[in-house]
Parts: sequence; structure tokens; C-alpha cells
Amino acid sequence: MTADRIDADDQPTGAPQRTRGSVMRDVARLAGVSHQTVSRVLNDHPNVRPETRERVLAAMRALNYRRNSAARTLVTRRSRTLGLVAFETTLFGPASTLYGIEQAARTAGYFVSVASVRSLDRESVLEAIDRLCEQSVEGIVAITPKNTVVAALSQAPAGLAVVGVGGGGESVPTVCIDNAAGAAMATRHLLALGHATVHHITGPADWPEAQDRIDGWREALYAVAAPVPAPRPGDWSARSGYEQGRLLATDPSVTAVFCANDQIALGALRALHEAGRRVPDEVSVVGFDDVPESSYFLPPLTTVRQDFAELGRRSLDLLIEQLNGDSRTNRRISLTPTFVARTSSGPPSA
Amino acid sequence: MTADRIDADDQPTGAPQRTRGSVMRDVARLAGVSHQTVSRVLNDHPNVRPETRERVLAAMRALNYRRNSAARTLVTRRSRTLGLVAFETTLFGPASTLYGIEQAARTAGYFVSVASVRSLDRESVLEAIDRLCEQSVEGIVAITPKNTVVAALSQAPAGLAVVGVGGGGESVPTVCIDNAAGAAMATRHLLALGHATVHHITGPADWPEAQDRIDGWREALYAVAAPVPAPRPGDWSARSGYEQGRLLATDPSVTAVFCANDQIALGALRALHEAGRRVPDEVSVVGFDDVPESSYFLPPLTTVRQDFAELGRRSLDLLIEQLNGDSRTNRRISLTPTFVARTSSGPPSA
DNA sequence: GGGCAGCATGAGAACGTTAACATTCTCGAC
DNA sequence: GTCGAGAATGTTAACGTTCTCATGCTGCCC
Repeated sequence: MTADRIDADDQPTGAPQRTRGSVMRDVARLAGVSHQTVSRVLNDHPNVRPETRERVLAAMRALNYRRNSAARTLVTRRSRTLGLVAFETTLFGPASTLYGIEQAARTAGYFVSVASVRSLDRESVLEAIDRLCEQSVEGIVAITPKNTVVAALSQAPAGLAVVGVGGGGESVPTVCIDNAAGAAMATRHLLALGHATVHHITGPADWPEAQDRIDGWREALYAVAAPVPAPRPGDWSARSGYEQGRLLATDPSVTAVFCANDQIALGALRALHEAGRRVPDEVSVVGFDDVPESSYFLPPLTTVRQDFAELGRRSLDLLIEQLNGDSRTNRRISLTPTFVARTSSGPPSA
Repeated sequence: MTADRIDADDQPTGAPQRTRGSVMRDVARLAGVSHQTVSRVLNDHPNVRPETRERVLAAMRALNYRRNSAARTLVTRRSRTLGLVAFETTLFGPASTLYGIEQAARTAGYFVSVASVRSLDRESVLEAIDRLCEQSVEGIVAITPKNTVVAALSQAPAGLAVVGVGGGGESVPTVCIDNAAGAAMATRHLLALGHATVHHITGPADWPEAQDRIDGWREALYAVAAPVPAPRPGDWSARSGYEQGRLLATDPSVTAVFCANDQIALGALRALHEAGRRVPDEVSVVGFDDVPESSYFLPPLTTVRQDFAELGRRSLDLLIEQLNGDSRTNRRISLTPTFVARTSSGPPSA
């Protein structure tokens, strides 16, 4: 009955221009082959005669055929889609990571579905993962700045491939920048210029990235037996850099400040400027991230550059490794950042 | 044969813990109902006895059931997924728009699949649209800064719902900030402070947003019969702001500069500073966008704020309207930006 | 010349869901 | 007590792919 209706619909009108779009069967009919042969052409199966293949391709062009991915996914159980759990995607770092992952995913033949979370509590993250699972993603990349995210990730359904980017956790394969190394570079740079010690305005305490930068900074100070001032708590924002900068500016012994990111450094620069402390003559400032604007700060900011594109690529590698069922080697990839010297740092005036 | 195998597999093991995950039939069996009843529970069909519903829900919980969206999409022809064509997503504006759209989409019950394009030529954009179509998205939101994108969009398959965000074109429903109004606000602000005229460092010539800002600036000057200096070509980057700023700094008659975005303003601020021209005492600078850092520039930047979240929400409204087949009224939505006065602008010194 | 490998193709059954229709059951009205 | 409306549930057929297996057909070897 229904089949009759379809035929009745098709044959009089000539079928090509239906709202529904054409399907494999239409292509097959036009090319005079079975739908299976069309499928073979579509999937580059070797056993198709060149002539037949050509006929099928012509029919596909004529009907403007597009394969239906839902049907394909249903039968292959592969959605070719990755889920991305992201937070604060308006910031440069996460936005760049997202971009890097998307590019890498495309290259690898995957689609990317984004689930931004408003907050990083376990519940929001689990809900985001849930939504992505419902979309039957094959794996999830989570930009995991906070420990809670990692915790939530490890609660993800068993079969699901998962990779964390940025922050760290033992429970989930992770790729991240070696924040400690970057912080140490920045600190050593300042020490090498002759500063007696280096102050540090940190990121939020519960972000592993912030913690690692603190560790790197502290280690570098330890290594040369420099005094370790109390770290100044920031929250990645320029505002926090400004507030902490004002406090630091009142202390004449402060000659070098390492900021956990470039925004903080920007705030600190303004605070120092307002307090009449000249950079770099009186105080040196170093940031972290190398946002595109940092070379136009006043003065241009010495900082540490992260390669976000590489971060995206590597995280995808790790994910695909899991999807292929490869052994869980290299569960943790760490990328070394690059030091970028500009003019916000110099030898102490004394 | 195959059916036998499945039964043989299922019954001995008890089925709940299979790699494949459970499907509707498993739930139905456990709850002692037909799969259709499960479907009804899932889709909130009214005609299910509360007691039955409860039993089904319990079974779903017990089996950790998740509906298979591919199958659902296949039969309903609705993927509940929107495609997002985006460019330069690492910049604050696009990143914020992306975020706004994602949030709005989630609220409306849609998933978002992102296709970033490396460049905005017609080919890249069409390819991105193609990829999204293959994923059977129901509609596409394109962050359409350049005219070529709009052109490519209008080439999209006929049945596809499309909305452009940001830039404009007549051929596609669009939601954008009223850039001309914003630019006029900035310009009028400077004129009201007593400046004889206002110089302008523009965005790239082929971006409608940049063009609209030029128009708004020029109109505001015309309105008070102020002289209209030649616009200085920029490209959104701090670098271009710096370069144009250096040129402007050499001209002592320049007392007010309106920059097409905050990055350009940052570069201009640095150039003016290096040239020894004090802001705002000698030269006033105004930006556009209100990036989070702009209140920590030196000096804090007077600028024009865009509401990206609203932009995302409205573009989604427009898209959903199309999906519902509503009339094509309001094909163009324009949002008025907000003027934000800070300290980078003031009366001319003379 | 019979058997057989292997290529090219086709037929039909999945995949897991929703939609359309069919069936039972429950009540109240006549 | 029968009828019928409507609620609750079940049956079956799509949806558009890919997969498995079957079937010709060709050409080659012994």
C-alpha cells in the first residue's frame, strides 16, 4: 500500500525534484543497478567495474544525492562525531583549543559537536556529557581546567573514549601544556636578568594549570635558593591582576612579577603604571599564553606561548588511539611551551 | 538465524551488561511491555498508565538505557542538530557569538555542530556547508562577516534553513549589531566632547561590519558638518592599529580617533604612547566591542559594547522560525549596542 | 571439459527508532 | 446487557544505510 503510493508519486513526476531529497534507491534506479552497488561506489569498494562506477556517480550528480548519515550511523554504529565539552570558550585559550580540536577532527574525518558548560561543577559537566552521549558521539574531548571536570569525566560511561585537554588527572588520558616548565622558563628568565626573586600572581586555586604554574615558579626559585614570596591569588582576569598589582606596587622590594596569564599581566601593568612604577625599569612583568594582543601591551609583554593547534591535534590523536582500541600507552602527553621575550622584562634598576 | 543468535546471546547472559548498550526492546522486555510503550514513555505520550510509565522508567534506569538518536533521526527526519559555520573563532567576537548560539540552541533543544573555516572564500564556506549537510543538520547559522560568505550561503541547498549572524546580505535572514549606530554613538561622543573632527581606523574593507562602522562614523560627522578625514585602513588586528596609530600620531591636528575594534584601539594606544602623545589629554581614543580586557588598557578604553548572547539567541529565533515554516517576516534583526564611557576619551586640550 | 578461484553484482536482513493502525479493556449510557 | 467511546497497549511497517550471503560470469589450470 505504502509502496504503491511511493511509486505512484515517483513515476509520474520523474522523481528527481522531491522535497525529501533522493536516496540510494533513486540513484540505483537511475543508474540501472542495485542499491548495494551504489553503496559500494560510495564506500570505495574495489570490486566495481569502472564503467558501472561512472554511471553511478553520474546518477548521484544528477540527483544531487547526499548520503543519509543517520542511516549510516544506525547500521555502522559509528557516528563519526566527537563531543567537545568546553568552558569559558570566549577566552582566548579555550577558544584556541576548541579551534585546534575542530581542525584536527575535520582532518581525521570527524564532526565536532560542542557542549559548552556554564559552570564547572560536576553536575553541569555530567549533564553535558549526557547530552553528547545522547547524540551518540564516539568520544569526548573535554577542555578540563578544573579538577571537578576530571572527576566527572572519569564517571563517564565505560565504553566511551575520553580525553582531557589542559588540566590533568590521573584517571583520564590527558594532553596538556607543560605549565610547570613554562612557569620555570619565565621565572628563570627573570632571575637570569638579576632579580633577587620573582613574585607570582596565580590563577584560581582549583585549576590544575594554575597549580602547575605555581609549582614551576616555586621550583625555579628553589633551584637558585631565591626567597619564595607568598603567591598572590588571582583568577585569570585582568581585574585580579590589577588588584594584586596594586598591592605589589606598594612594596618597593618587588622588582619582578610573573603572572599566571596575559590578562592578569595586563591588569598588573595598569596597576604598576598608575602607581608610578615603570615597567621594565623598576618592575619586570611576564605573562603566560601569548594572546595576540600581548605584543601591543604597554610595554609589549614578555610571555610564554602555548601551541593550541598542536594541543588540539594531540588530543585528537589520543582519542583516536582509544577508538582504535590501541593500548593505553602515552596516556599523558605534555607539550613544552615557548618563551617569548619582549620588553616588559629587564634587569632590575638597582 | 541471526535472530536465533541474538536470543541465544541474550537469554543466558541476562542481557543487561552488553557492550552494545541496551535498546528499547531490552527495556520493553524488562518492563514487560512492548517497545512501543517504551517509546511512548520516552516521548511523553499522554496515554500511558502512570503505573506502567513508572515500570518502564525503572527498567530504563536499571539498564542505563539511552535512546539511539541515529535511529530516531532516521525515522523522524529531524536531527535536532544545527550547523554552525564559523571563522576566526579565536577572536573574542566570534567566540562569544558561538557561545551565545550554543547556549540558545541548547535551550531550544538543539545540538550544535561546528565547522570552522580557515578562510572565508566561497569554496571553503561551501565545503563547510556541505559537511554540515552531510551530517543532516536541520539548519545552519553562519557567522558571516564577509560578503563572500553571504553569497555562498545563498547557494545553500533550497530546503535548508539558514541564518547569517554579524554581517549582512539581502539574500539571507540576518541578525546583527547595528554597527552604524554604534559607530555613530562613538563619534558623537567625541564630537560632543568638543573635538573638531574624529579620525577612524577601519576594519577590513570587505567586511560589512567594518563598512557599517565607517558609514555610521561618516554620517555622524556629516550631521554636524564636521570635516571627514580619510579613513585609515586596518584589519581588526592590534598590529594594524599600531601602524595606523603611528601615522596619526605624527599629525598634531589629530585629537580624536575612533577605532573599528578594541584590538585596533590597543595598537593605536601603544603607538600614541610611544610617540609621546598622551591619551586622553592630547588624543582621545574610542574602540568597539568591549572585550573584557579593555577596561584595563592604558588608559581604560571608552568603547561600544555588543551583546553577543542576545545575538546568539536572536539568530536562533530566526532559524527556528524558518524551521517551523513561519512566514519570512523580520528577515533582518538589528540589535542596538551600548556605549561604554571610560577614560581614554576626553575634551581636546586646546 | 570440468572444476574452481575470484570478480561483479544482487537480494535480503539487520540497525533502533517512530508512525500508523489494530486490538483489547474499561465504563457509562441506553 | 449491549453498545460504543476512548484509554491503554500491541503489531507491523517504514526510515536509508551497510553487511552477509548468494549468484552469475569470466578465465585459467589440470
